[in-house]
Formats: sequence, structure tokens, C-alpha cells
Amino acid sequence: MEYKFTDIEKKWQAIWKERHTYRTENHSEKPKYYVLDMFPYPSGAGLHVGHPLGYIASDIVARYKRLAGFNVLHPMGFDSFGLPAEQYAIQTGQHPEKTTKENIARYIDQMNMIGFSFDWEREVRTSDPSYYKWTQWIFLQIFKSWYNCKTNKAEPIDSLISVFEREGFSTSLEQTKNIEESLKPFSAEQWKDFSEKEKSDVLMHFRLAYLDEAWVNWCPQLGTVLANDEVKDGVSERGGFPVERKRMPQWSMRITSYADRLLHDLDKLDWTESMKEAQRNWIGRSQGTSLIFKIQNSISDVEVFTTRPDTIFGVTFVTLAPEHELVSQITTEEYKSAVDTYVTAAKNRSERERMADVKKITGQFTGAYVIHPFTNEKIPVWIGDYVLAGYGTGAVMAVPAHDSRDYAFAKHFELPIKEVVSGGDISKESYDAKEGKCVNSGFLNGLDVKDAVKKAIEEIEKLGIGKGKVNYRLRDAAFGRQRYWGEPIPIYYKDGIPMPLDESELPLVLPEIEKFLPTETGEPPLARATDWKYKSKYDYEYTTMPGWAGSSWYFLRYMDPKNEKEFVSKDAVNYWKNVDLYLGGAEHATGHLLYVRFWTKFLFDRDLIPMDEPAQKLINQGMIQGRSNFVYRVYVVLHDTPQEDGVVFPEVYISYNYYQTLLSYEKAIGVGNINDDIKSKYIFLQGFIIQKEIEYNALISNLYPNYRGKCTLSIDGITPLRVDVKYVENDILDLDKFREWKHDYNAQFICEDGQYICGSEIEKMSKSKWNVVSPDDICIQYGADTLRLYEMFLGPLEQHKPWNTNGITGVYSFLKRFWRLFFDENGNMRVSNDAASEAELKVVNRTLKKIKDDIDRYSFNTCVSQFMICVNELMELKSNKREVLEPLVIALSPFAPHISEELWEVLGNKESVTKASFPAINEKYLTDTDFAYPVQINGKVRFNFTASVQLSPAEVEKEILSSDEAKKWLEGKTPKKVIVVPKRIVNIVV
RNA sequence: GCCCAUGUGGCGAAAUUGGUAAACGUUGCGGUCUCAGAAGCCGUUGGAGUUAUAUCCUUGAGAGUUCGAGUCUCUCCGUGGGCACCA
Repeated sequence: MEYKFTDIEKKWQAIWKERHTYRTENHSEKPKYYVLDMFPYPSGAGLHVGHPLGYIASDIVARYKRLAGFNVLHPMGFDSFGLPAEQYAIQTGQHPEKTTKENIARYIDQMNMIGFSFDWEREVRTSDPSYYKWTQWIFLQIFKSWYNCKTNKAEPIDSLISVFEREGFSTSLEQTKNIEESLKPFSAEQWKDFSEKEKSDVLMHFRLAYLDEAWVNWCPQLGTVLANDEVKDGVSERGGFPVERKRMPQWSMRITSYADRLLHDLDKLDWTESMKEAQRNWIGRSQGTSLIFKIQNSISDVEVFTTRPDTIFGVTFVTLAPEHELVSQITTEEYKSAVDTYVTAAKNRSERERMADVKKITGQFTGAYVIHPFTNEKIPVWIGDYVLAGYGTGAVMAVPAHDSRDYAFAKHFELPIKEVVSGGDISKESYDAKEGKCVNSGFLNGLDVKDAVKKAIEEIEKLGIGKGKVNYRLRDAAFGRQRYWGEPIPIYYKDGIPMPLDESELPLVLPEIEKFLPTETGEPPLARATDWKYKSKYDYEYTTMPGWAGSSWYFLRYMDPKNEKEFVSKDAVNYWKNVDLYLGGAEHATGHLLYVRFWTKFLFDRDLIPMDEPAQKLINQGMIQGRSNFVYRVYVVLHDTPQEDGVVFPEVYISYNYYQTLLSYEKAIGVGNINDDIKSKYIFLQGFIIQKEIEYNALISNLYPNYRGKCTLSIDGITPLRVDVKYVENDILDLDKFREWKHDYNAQFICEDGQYICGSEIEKMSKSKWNVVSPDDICIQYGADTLRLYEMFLGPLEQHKPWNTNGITGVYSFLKRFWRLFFDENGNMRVSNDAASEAELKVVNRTLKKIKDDIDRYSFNTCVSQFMICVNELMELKSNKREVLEPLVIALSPFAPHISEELWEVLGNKESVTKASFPAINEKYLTDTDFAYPVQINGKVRFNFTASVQLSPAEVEKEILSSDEAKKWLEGKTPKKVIVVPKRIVNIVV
């Protein structure tokens, strides 16, 4: 009997489905274990071999934990709202719901083919109304909450209202300190007299989900606002379109209220350092001082934020961001037009332009001055776009001597530079280091920087012009998207006041619309919906939620996916608590992983769930990259008019360079007639040039030099073209298939030893790069178990690695060998019930121990190696004992579940292997007693040596050589060399 | 610029707390089986050196700690990633 993986896999997948083998109950005597994958966005391209990497790893852990006696929750679902489906809908007119459903069906088929142990009865889809009902519900809870700084947690908005009713609002109100300082103070009486609208506006300053005029990342091509993490290098992450800054009313999430807790709680998580570091950077906490400068001849003042109060005496100017609200107020008549010009220019620059000329220094004097609080000197106020409106107070005190940006600005505009910390040479560059002694600094003179900071803050607070303050780089997250395919925000507008829907009215279902584009007046697509008004009267909010809304709480829904009364029952969430192992890509560090922590903390604050972190342990599986292949083709650029130095042929004009290109090809490949006669050259050219590409204004020849030929010749006019990796094996192109694919039957390949060698490049696996390898193909050719083992065998889980099918035969033949342990050549079962030998037991126990240890540290590649070693050893021992094989079948089952089930049945066990428990390890067989007596290997003798105390090599040597066994072996000879490894092994060479 | 990660044969990679570097797989080479191919099976494969044995060298580079360093410390170089006029 052969190992027929196709039959075996089909059989067991059907059985698992039929018997609901992986259904998980919410109650069990067993301890719980929750292993979660980041759910995929179901794209139209289907899964490629990179996607299942993390799923296979998590499936191994899930299956292993079941064997180890845990009640395991291992679900899968789909993040099915999002931009690509909508873009596709715009292009094709198909409803995103339809394409999303089709894509999901394909994803599920592909996943089932690999044999995952997901409990599909718990599947969630973020675009399903029964799911997004609860996303909307959570939004409403966030909307109806505020952050109390005194209790340091989110509370119902009612508790804030009662504070206002009792005390009114002032900047010194303890509960709201650091939250909102632009709001004007009011008394309790004033609060009571406020209109509904006024009250709503005030509360908007505190709600955790709020509507506000804000600077946003606007992407005109996508027609929507994007959050900071959706913008990379000034272009949108999806599609790569330019992003502008725009001020508009915008729904936001007050994630900044949680900045401190998001930062601090990182310490208690078991995540990689780089992951935590990425979040720390993104949150960007900086401890400093806010400081107020009085403006000369004015009642207003400027507040700045600095981390270096110790350099207060080095301030030689103050810079405001162009958007700063004081700019228009303080600018003097004389500078008005210059300032206006500058501000307008700065505002019109896109984010990308601004980034591009980071090095270019621009600025403008306002004509105004502030008074230095300690020296009473006049300090000029400038505006400059190196100061960001959104960070700190949008104004800085410039200390050119000790800040490189201020230094550059000062040098450019010839402003004074005053050294106040000794240690650098400020004539050359600024001295930014926080080391040295203060000079020229009044009461700070002679102090070290550290002490000076303390002293400066003390003095500043004494004068009442500032206080210690913490700033974060993290901004509130834009929450509204001017798009169709997302959760509608459950808000309607009554007399201009945003009102939450009643919870009983959820879900607010996405209305049907005809076109998925914005309206003619520029409103979001939802404005197209007819008959879609709250109580047929009030407008709903037209923006939808961003992609991250649904994914910020999905791990909770898996616990209780069908609950119609609650987002998750107390019962379920108290049992499962947080995720024990979370697997996903590192690219979500500053997006999803921050938002899901934020929502979890919020739900915790409001006593809706018992834990304040979503996932204790996080593993980032590396990306499996694609290996793209290229063919090369000679292009000839056409010219409209004859080139002076060119060669003229009937119909076409070619520059001399390209003529040379073709000639050198002729030489290189030794084809065609080389003849000075222009006519024969024409024939030569005619032979190759077959097609005119109007688009590129070029002639495409049918000549394909191979990779090596292209390199050695290094001629212009050769263009690399992507070729589907299906037609390439080990960089060698299947010529016929290629001709067929490109319909280029005249293609002339310049080969080497009859082989056309393609160029290659490692890059992200993607449909557009033609380098996608589908897991389906691997499953068909080698089987799912081989695919699973091979993906693990490729290398450490967390590392990026290119896909390469070369090694897969090794894994495949391992499974075939494993199979042969059970069947002889004639297909008869050869397993015996005899007792196993000591050697066999040693092999199996050592393997089990190693596998267990390696799974516990998520080192799956070494597990696979260990299985291979084990099979090799058992083959050598010709082992066929049930006692040996049975535990191995169980141990292998997390990795290769199908073959394990089949063999388990062959061994005559009725229950499924997944119901078995992980075999116990007999410690007796783990000790290296083999080496207790001397063994001769290549002239060396190996002794086992174990000492309870640390001995020096000399002592060990003495100890060993004086032992009876050594004496017996040496027979009076003196050892030539003794290599001593304390505590372990001694090699003696005679 | 700042921060994090990482560097081992032709290739993917192993190497618990510092303890015989290169396990396992692949590629290459040689052999066996076969009408033939595929698949198996058996050798061999870091470098230098020797008929062979012996021996020496080798974990990006250089230093240090140690009886002993791929592993720990410092400096430098390369690669990947994050943040970036964030005051």
C-alpha cells in the first residue's frame, strides 16, 4: 500500500466535518487555551503559500494543546469590509457584498484543503449585519463615554454631566486635566442654561468618539480620509495615492486618552521587543515643560512645549507653526503681507511636498516680540513650517545652540546663537547632547543638565508661567471614511446635533445604492441612498467606519459568535478571557494592534470584559516572499524623424545605438548573416522585428536574450518582462508554455546549452508580480501534510524567507518513509505487538521530549528535523513495534494530521487521534548512559562525565584518567591528547 | 539622524543556561536498481593539507572577558524593519 495522500486527506477532511471534530464548547473541566490568527481580508486573488504560514503554526499549537489536555479555542473569520472590494465594485459595478462572499467561499475552500482545525461554527465576518450590529453598539458605548483623568478610566458621559452640573468646568478641573484646554470655562449655572446644541458641543470635547473640525489625511483619489497608520511616506497604503492635509469635520477616536496606559502596559506583554518598540515610537511619549511667554504690547501670550527647560536662557527666538491661531493676531502691519503669503504657501503644500523638502528652510518674521520670563529681553517671534501645528502647542522656544533644527533656522536667517551648555563647539553645529554644565544661564550657572532641568522647572512653576507636562506623538484616530463598504456610523442629526441611535435600532444596515461613488455635490456614497432617514426625518451620518473598527474586537466575538443579545456574554468572556497566543504579521504594529488594545482597555474600563489586554503572547510570522522571474526582450525605440547618426530602413528610423545593439546580438548569438551590405542587415532586422508597439513608440523584437546573455552583453534596449513562475523551474523557462502564454509563437530565445535562464528577484508575493505560488497546487502535487511540514521546515517562523519549492521533496519523502514504517513493500502492515528494545525506546522518548520542548518555544522547523532524524534512526533499527510507533503518530498529528489519523486507524484505534493525549515521556531513556563507558570514535575516546560542582579542565582530566574504566581502557598507555569539556564529555586521544 | 532586529557551508538552516560548530534538508558529485525515466537505496559534499592517517583554519571585521565564545561586552561594517523637522 502506497501513501496516497489525496485519498487520505479527502477522507479525513470529510470525517472531521461530519463529526464536528473541532467544535469547541464554552465549558470544560479542562484549562482553556485561546490561539488566534489575525483574520484575513478576503481578496480576489485567493490565498497564496504565504498566507497559511501563520495558520499552520497556530494549528500546530492548537492541536498540540488539545493533546496536552486543554480546551482550545481556535477560530477563523474574515475582515470583510474594506477598500479593495469597493474599488472593485466601482470598476465593475458588482456589489461588494457579492464579490466578498465569493472570495470568502474560495478562502474557506483553500483553508479546508490544508486541514486546519478551525471551529467553523464560530466563524465571524465583519461585514455581516449580525456582527457589525455589535461594532456599532461598541461605537455607541465609546461615544457615550469620556475619560476621567482622576480615576484614570473611561466612564459614562453622565458622570461628566453631573460634574458639570455640580462644579461647571475650568482648566483646573481634576477629572479633565490635560484633556481639553481650548474649551472656555463655565460655571454650573451656565451649564444649566446652555442650549441642547451648546451642551452637545461641550460634551463633544470629552466624548471618546467625537465629531470635530480636524486636520486630516485626505486622499483625493480614494475620496476618503485616512488614519495616520494608513499613510506611509505621504501616500496611501492602499493604492499608493498622494495624501493631502485638509481641515474638515471628522469623526475621531480619542485614543490619546489611553496613550499612557497603552505605553505602560506594553511592559507586561510577552511580545517581541521590536514590536513593543514600534508601538512605543508611535505613541512617542516625551516628558517636558509647557512654558508661557508674554507677548510684548499685547494681552495674549504664547505657550510653548520644551523638553529642555534647562536651556531657557539660550532662547533667541520663538517659532510658531504657520497654522498657529496667534499668527494673524500678533503680526504687525509691516509684516502682514509677507506673513500672509508665507502662511498661504505653507498651507497649500501637500504633506508629501513638505516631506520632500525637509532640508529646505523656510520661515518669516512676524514683527512681534515676546518677553523672556527671566531676563526680560525682547525675543522675536517667527513662523516656520518646521514647527508642526498638531504637536505640543504648535509653538517652540528656539534654542539654536542646542537644537539642530533651531540651529539651521538661525543660521539661515542670521539669528543670534547663544551657548548655555558647555561641551560643544557651537560655531560648527548645535550641541544637542544632554550633558555638560550650564553657562550664561543666570541661576542655572554651574549646574549639570539633569539638575538644571529640575531647577528650571521649579523656577518656572514658582513664577506660575508653566508646568511639567507630557506630550505624545500619537494623534486621535480618524474614524469616518467617505466610503460605502464599511459599517454605517449609528448617528443621526437632529437640528444639527449628532444623536446616537437607540441600541434597539441596531444594526443600522448599509442601504442599497446604485453607484458606489461620491455624490455630485461631493458627499459620501451613502448620501445616494433613498428612503434612508432616521424616522424618515433626520439625516444619518454618511461616513462609514474604517477597516480597523470591526477588527478591534473580533477576538471577543469568537467566544460567543451567535449571541443576539450581547456582543459577548459575560459567561463566555469570563471563561476564555484574553488570547493566549496571537499570530499575525508585524505590519499591524501601529494599526490593528494598537486599536485592538485601545478598544479592549475601553471595554475593560466600562466593565464589559474582565481583561485589559487582548493578547498576552504575540508572534509575528515572517512574510513568505515570492521569487519573481524575468525574461528579457530587445526593444527598439522608434523616432518620428530620421536621426542624424541613425540608420534608415524603410518604414522605421532607428538610432545608431540600437542598430549597434542588434548587430552585437547578431555577433553574440551567431545567427543571421553579418554583411556590411545594408540590404542584408535589413533582412536581418526584418527577421526579428515583428511588431510595432504604438503605446511605447517602440518596436518589440521577437528576440529574447537570456539572463546570462543579457548580463555579459550589457546592451541598451533590453527590457525585463515578468513571467509567470508557473512556466519556470529553477530559473529555466519552459519555452513552449511561454510562447503559448504570451501568444508569441515567433519568439526567438537565445539559449545556453539549450536552456533559457531567467533572471530572478525576491519580492513580495503578489498577483501583479506573477510570482504567486498557490497552496492548492502544492496540495495537489504533494498533499496538505507535506505543505504543512514544508512551510514549517522552511526556517524560523518569525523570519522573512523566499518561497522555494526545491526542498519540498525532502519533506515529502519523510512522510513516505514514515508510511513505510507501517507497511512493507507488498503493502502489508508490518507493525508488531512485541516489546520494544531499549534502543528503540530511547529514540522515541528523545524525539518526544525534543518535539515537546520545541513546540513550547515555537520552534517548528526544528520539530520537523527531529521527526526526520527519528524516522532515519527507526529505519536503521528496522523498528516495527507498536509501542514505538503509536506515540509517534500522536506526536506527528499536530503537524501532519491527515496521515496521522489514517495510521492511527490502521493501528486499530477507533477513536480519532485528536482525542488522544500527548504521550508521556519516560525520563529513564533520556540520559546519555551510552557514554558512561568509553566509546572509541575516530581514535578518540568519549567519556560521559557529570560533576555536581564546577571543576577546572585540569581537575576533570585528573578525575577521568584516574577512573577505573579509563585505566582499563588505556591499558597503561599515556593519552596523546585529552580534550575536556567540563560537565559533559571528555575526549581522550591515544 | 534616532530606535529595534539581524549577519554561521553552494542554498534553507541547527547548536537549552558560554561547553566536540555546521544536526536535518536541499544542491552537486559518485554508485546501485531499471529496457528507460521517475521514485527508491548506498556513499560523499566548509576550507587548507596528506597516497592515507595526522594536523591546522573557519560563525561579517577587529578587540575584550573566560580554562573555553556562534552565544557575553565594546568598536566598526553590511542587511532588514520602525520612527522622523515630534521641540
